[in-house]
Amino acid sequence: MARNGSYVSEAVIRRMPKYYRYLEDLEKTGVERVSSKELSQRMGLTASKIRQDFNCFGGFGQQGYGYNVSDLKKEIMKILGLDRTYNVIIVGAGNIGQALANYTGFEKEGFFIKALFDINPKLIGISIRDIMIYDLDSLEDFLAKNPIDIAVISTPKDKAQEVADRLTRNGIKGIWNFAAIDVAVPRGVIAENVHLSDSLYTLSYRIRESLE
Amino acid sequence: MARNGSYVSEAVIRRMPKYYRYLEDLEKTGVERVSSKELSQRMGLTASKIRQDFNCFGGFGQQGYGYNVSDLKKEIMKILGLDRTYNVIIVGAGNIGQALANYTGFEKEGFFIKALFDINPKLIGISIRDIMIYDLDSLEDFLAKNPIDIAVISTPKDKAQEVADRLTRNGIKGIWNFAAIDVAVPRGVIAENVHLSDSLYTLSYRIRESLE
DNA sequence: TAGATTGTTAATCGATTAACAATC
DNA sequence: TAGATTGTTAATCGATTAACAATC
Repeated sequence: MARNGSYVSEAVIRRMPKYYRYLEDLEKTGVERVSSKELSQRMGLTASKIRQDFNCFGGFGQQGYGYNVSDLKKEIMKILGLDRTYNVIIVGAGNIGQALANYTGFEKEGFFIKALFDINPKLIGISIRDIMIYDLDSLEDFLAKNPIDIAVISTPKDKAQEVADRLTRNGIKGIWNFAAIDVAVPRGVIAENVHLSDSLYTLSYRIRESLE
Repeated sequence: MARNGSYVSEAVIRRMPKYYRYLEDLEKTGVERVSSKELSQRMGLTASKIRQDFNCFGGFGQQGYGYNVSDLKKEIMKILGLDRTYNVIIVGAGNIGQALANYTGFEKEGFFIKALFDINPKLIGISIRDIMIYDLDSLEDFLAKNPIDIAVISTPKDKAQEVADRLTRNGIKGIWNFAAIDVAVPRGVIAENVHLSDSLYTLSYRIRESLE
């Protein structure tokens, strides 16, 4: 997807979802075209950076005109892999697992939650928005019978790596991890670690800093 | 807190919570001392970077010995502002708001949730782990009577900026925002934007990339 | 003391910014 | 055409890495 097979830096990748958000907003408010300068002012980036970022993937603009909002949005959608659907399971039906299962927003972007798994007998058998909570023991069986693209890990910290191992052994290629540990995965598997507490501690760092 | 009043880069700040996590693990498993080299192998960073990072804040190590795990952990705790407590409110008692309220882990680090706020009459008046859900109309009144340090925004996207404005007008200095929008705050107020969907889209980006 | 490992300076690398020719 | 704005190259800046003297 990168312009030639050339390397795209982490920093650029992390900015793509942000572009997507702003372009969606622009499209929703009926804006047809946007220049890198206008976008830079809205987003708090430099126009130069924006043009460089887009040109990692291709020339989406037009000299003298700028970028067509909905075309550019579609391109970024493709870049982010949002032009297809993903089947998702959630391992750990606690607070975060349930919250994610209840949230309907990800479906709009093609992420469909197919099952939850837990070890708690009180949870096994009930369902959230028609998504069944299964016994974790049946994980391997389920994965053998259903094509799943992404697994969310929302277990306690000390179970996360073990779960990740079971997932990758059974063919899962993408892990979205909410446990407070960096899960190790074999080559070819992608793990995105969320680390909510890291985010909170960055906030407390800045609050302390601002009080100095 | 930085070594002299000198600037500490975003990249360094974002790594501090990660150090904190690894040091906590080391301490828990009874490890007394660690060298930058050992830590680098565990964490997947270079030893050089680790030493540079720590030296942004002070000389915590000892030549020929390394770092004392629990001393270093305590120093990073201070750096992150975790040597005090924070009173927290959550605005938006939906999926994420409730999940955060139910989660007890943040209390161990000194973050105490004092109240939730919502506009849904079905939620107002009930409580989660003894934390009451109040009518959003009473937000200003509550803030006038209670010293609150941090507000979580877990409202729908289109209400987030308005809520942020109300919060900052009433003295809130730290905002932990889960809505899919970058909230704008006045100078002197810290906003940490979580953007879960950005994280998910980064994952789908990498999955697509790995399939090429 | 000898060995180990930090703290820190210098070198390198990569990302960001600036500039401008190309072109719509 | 003239004006605007991209795509892209070159310059700058900052972060990372390497190296090593200081020192426990």
